[in-house]
Parts: sequence; C-alpha cells; structure tokens
Amino acid sequence: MTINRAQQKEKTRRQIIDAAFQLLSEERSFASLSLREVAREAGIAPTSFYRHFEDMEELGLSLVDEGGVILRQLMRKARQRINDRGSVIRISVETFMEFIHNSPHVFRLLLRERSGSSLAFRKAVSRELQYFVVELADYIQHQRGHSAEDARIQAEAMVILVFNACAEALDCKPSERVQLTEKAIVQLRYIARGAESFLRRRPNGGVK
Amino acid sequence: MTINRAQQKEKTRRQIIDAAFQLLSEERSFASLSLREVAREAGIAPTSFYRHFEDMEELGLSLVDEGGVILRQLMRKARQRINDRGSVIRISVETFMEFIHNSPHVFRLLLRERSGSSLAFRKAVSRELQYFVVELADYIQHQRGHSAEDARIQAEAMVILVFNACAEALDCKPSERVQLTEKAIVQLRYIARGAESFLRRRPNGGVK
DNA sequence: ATATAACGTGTACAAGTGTACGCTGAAAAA
DNA sequence: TTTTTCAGCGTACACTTGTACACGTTATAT
Repeated sequence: MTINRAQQKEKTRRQIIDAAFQLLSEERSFASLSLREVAREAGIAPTSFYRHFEDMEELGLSLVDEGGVILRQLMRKARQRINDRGSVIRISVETFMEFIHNSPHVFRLLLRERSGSSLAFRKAVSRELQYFVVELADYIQHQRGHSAEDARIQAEAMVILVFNACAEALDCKPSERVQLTEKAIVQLRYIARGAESFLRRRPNGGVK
Repeated sequence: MTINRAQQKEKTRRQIIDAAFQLLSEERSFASLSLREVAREAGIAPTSFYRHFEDMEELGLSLVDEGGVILRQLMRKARQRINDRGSVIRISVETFMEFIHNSPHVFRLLLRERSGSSLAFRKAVSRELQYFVVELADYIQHQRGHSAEDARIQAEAMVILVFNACAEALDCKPSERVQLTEKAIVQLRYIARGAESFLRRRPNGGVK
C-alpha cells in the first residue's frame, strides 16, 4: 500500500487549497489570511507550505484558477441548457445564481479579488470573466446578427450586471434572491432590446 | 495665539483620516492597514489613535462617509450640468470619470469596500451609491414617464455599469479612458432605449 | 487661583507573523 | 543494496501587531 509520492504531494496541495477556501468565509478576505493560519487549517507545519507555494500570492492565484475552472464548467452547462430550451438571458442569470448557491466561497473570492488590491489578482479574475463575455458575445453576434464589437459591448454589460446581482444575492436570504434574479433578467432584456433597437438587426447597422 | 482644544482635536482627526487615505494606494486595501501604521503616517503615537476612534472599523466607516460627501457634491454638480445642457447619460458617466481622476483614493476605497469582507462597510457604500440611484431614477421617472419601480431598475443598472467602467479605468492609462467612457455611454443608451421600447412611454406600460 | 478634563506620550507585554535552517524518514533512483 | 531526493517537521529569530497603563501638559471650567 505504498502510495505514490507525487500523489501524496498533490493531496497535501489540495488540503492547502481547501483550507484556504474554508477560511474565506463571509467575513474574511484572502488578503487577511496568514500563511500560518492556512497551514494550521490544512494540518501541516507552517514551513511545509513552501513545499507547495512560493508565497501566499501564488496560492491566491491558484484559488482564482480553481474558481475559473468551476466557472467554465458552469458555462458549458449553461450553453447546453440554452441549446436545449432557449432564453439565453434567463438561463445565464439562473446559472450564475446556481453558482453562488453551490460555491459561495469560490464566488466570493472572485468577487473580492476582482476589485482587490493586487493587480495580478484583478487581471486573473478579469481573464476568467472574459471567457463568459466571449461566449455570450459570440451567441449574440450570431443569433442577433450584430457586429463583433457591438455584441461584445452588450455581453460585457450583461456579465457585469449578472455578476453584480449575484454579489447582492450573497447578502440576501434565498427567498429574496428570486427578486434579484428577476430584476437582473429585466435589466439584461433592456440591454438586448436597446441594442436591437439601435442596431436595427443589421450586421453593421451602427454608426461604424 | 492659544488655539481652541476642540479645533486641535479636529485637526488631529483630519490627520488620521488623511493618513489613511494616503496609505490606500493602488496596492493596499483598508483591511491591510494597521492601526500603528496609520498612526505613524499621521505623526501621532499609536495609543493616541484611540482618542479619536474606537478602532480601525470606526475609522473605516468615517472614510466611507467622507467618500459619500464627495460623491454627493459630485452629484449636485452633475445635476447642475444636466439642467444646463442635457444628456443625462453622457454627463453622468463623465462626472464619474472626473471623480476617479480627482480622487482616485476615495473611489478605490468605495470600490473595494463595496465587495469587501465587512458587512457594515458594504452597507455603508451601498447606501452612498443609493443616493445616486435615487437621483437618477427620479430623473428617469419624470423625464421619461416610467413608473418608479421601472425607473429604479434602469437607474441601478446604469450606476453599476458606470461604477464598473470607472473601476476598469483605474487600471488604464488616461488615453484609454476615453474609450471606456464611450463604451459605458453606449451601454447606458442601450438600457434607456431598451426600457423605452419595453415600456412604450406609458407611465405604467409594463406587464403589471 | 485652583481643579478638572482630556489630548497626547512612552513603556510594556502577550500574541501573531514570515521565513531561515537543519533534521528525519521514506520513496525513488542508482 | 546503496544512494539520492524531498515532503514535512521543529526550533529559532526578528519583526509587527493591538492595547493596557501610568504619566505629562495644558485648555477649560469652577
């Protein structure tokens, strides 16, 4: 029953990552976590931390990556659902809401670091969100026949509004989340309709 | 030349607040500031801090208040400009952009604490932003004749998008900010137009 | 003139921090 | 089998942190 060394290392690495997520509760930001604290929670000696990460910043970026993976899984699922039974807008919003219900810690991390004090973190989160934007823009572009640029502007606005609605939802009772969802849907519809109206269904209908 | 004691106290209080804003640079969040650090920057003994604030949280809330004051001044100026020469949307966006140009530290504080780890802070920032939302909603309601609720939904979306564009602008060279401004304006126009289209200029034109 | 109140100081301490260093035991390589 | 590698540990050290406490100093109230 001798276990692979690499496997053991990976396992410990996971413990560290899980410990960090565990500590990222409602009241703690990543920046407020100390290396020793994470090590304690992970059940290892403080100095062992360095066998896995250069410093806390590197751990943080790994957490963001982790969040990105979950986000992309979510995106695939959403795409699936949209193909099954229409309404991009409703499904996008509801998928996000599902996300914060299933992985509030992960969402909180992305939310906070998006406007956090580390440029590296901000960029990392922004990059993850861009996947969603690109995906949505693509859909808009082909479905509605807008130019790539117009589609992107709409998609960015939509992602921001959905993301923001989720942030609000975090501070709410689940019962109030329904209203937030509906509000976000209305807002996204305004954007879609407004763009439609401005661009008049022509591929390059704008000012250019 | 004996100075009033209360005046002296107020002056020291200001030193503390200014010191804190000073430390809130691009790379530091409020949560990462220590009491001693702020005291050092303010040029007072660490223990003197307590003569003015119960703890760091209280200082933080004062900073948010301070930001709120600036925000409201801004709002008044924007209202003025709108009355002078139309275009709510362009003027709102440009006023915000002016804000981050003039007081980047203040904006950064509001931006970060809006999704920070303290509920008290989040609520405080949210309250400040609501002033803007209410103002804008009021304008939309009377100018466009939408219901209070519809107007609010639009106003919230607009404020979020503008706020977000400013956040992006913070990481940009001033030359790129123009494009962000234009993008935000387009997004806001989509919302206005979309709402118009849905609600058809009637006070209660929605589903209701 | 005297007493009071209170802003600001310096000292002190326990607690927590990041991380350098050397060691151990066991898995992997030779 | 012997040697090498390396994840994990414990100790140690130099900091920084919040804050309790006792003490000046001086504007204000009596």
